[in-house]
Amino acid sequence: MTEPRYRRRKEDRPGEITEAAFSAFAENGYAGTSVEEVAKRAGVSKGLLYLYFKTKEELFKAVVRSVVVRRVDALIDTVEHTDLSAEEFLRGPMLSFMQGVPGSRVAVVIRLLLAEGARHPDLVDFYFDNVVNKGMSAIGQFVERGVERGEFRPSAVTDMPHLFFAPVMMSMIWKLLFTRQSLDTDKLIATQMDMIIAYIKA
Amino acid sequence: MTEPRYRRRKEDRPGEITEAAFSAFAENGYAGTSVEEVAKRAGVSKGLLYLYFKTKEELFKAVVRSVVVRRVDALIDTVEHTDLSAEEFLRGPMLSFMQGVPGSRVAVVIRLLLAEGARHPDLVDFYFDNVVNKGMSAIGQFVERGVERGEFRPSAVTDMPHLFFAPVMMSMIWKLLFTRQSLDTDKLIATQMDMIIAYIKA
DNA sequence: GTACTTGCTGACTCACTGGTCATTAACTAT
DNA sequence: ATAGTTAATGACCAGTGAGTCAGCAAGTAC
Repeated sequence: MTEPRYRRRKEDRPGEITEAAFSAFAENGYAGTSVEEVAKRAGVSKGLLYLYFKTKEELFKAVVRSVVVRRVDALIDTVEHTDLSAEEFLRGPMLSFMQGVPGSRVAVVIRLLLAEGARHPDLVDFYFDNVVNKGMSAIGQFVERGVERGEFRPSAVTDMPHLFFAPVMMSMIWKLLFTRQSLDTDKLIATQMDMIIAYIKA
Repeated sequence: MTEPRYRRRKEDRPGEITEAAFSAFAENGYAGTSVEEVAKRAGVSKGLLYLYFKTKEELFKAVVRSVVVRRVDALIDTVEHTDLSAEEFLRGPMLSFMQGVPGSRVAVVIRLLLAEGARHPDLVDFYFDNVVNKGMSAIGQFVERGVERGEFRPSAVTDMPHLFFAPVMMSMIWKLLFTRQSLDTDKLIATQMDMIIAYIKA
């Protein structure tokens, strides 16, 4: 009448393993994390892990993909269906979205990509297509719409949506690297937003 | 009368080794580079390398330090001795400096720090104190001086010199990750500069 | 209960790499 | 020349970690 030593839970394993891998990678980086460690965190044997993921690299890719999903899509959706004015939208939902990024999992993924990206070009491409490109062009279009409606004047910002995200990047890196030196990232991002709006307002 | 198999060049070795290490780390990251590989690139045996650097970690630190030197100090010096107006300085020397960063070795170091920084907190501190902090406070003071002289109005930018570097960070990351998708980083940085000046001008 | 399928385990292999050290040979002093 | 010093070598060791696989036991069908 003893408890079985393990349960068979085919469905849940992959998710649990990528979850464990994410937290391990986040703490110790890709190279600094052993597959054994991931297995331990997932409460699973190393052998099982290799049943679901062919190699450690494959696992890495799965982790990155699992984080990418839907975050950007949600934003794009909001962009397309909002009835706010351009300025209201930028100062409202857009700003909150941006302020949320540095503390999110995306930041961790960026770090992993920076560290290991050179050896995983397909992954980088995947990330670029599904996150960066989508996001940038969505904002670009949005700003352009603002121009058409006469809210904004034409400017270099239209083809440089990157400027919106520059402080987000800054904040991410800062938080990842200089954990001891605090930085008011919300304020940083908000100030940039204020500045951009002042700059492009018609 | 055969050529000697090696020369004794005590003076040059450390520099050559850190140089080799930099290029190897830049290509394959810290964890992805074996000491043997570094030795090979430096045209030296592994044993010799360990004569000059106690451990691989020590070598890593030496590499980071070798890159950090003087870049920021030069900027600070210019800040202090320039007779340009604040705006002229920002649009001139400051802008060129910033535009130069993304293509420089500093970018590589940032990448290395991001990847390995968690396990080298003292290195991160070193970098923070000698580069980031110095740079930020120098610019902060400079902007403040502009305010005192009546060139600029007081604003959030005064205590957020980070905003100047946000597009620099963005450019660095972009260049490191998305080598295929080109981005006009000079324009990005220049636009930010233009925007900031417009924002803080009295 | 019994036979069968398969999710799961963990001990094992093997390649690699950080670090050591006994030995060698390039230089130096006399 | 010769002896002494030390920069430099490379074979070696020990630890580690990615990936394998023979066997086990949880679930299933009858």
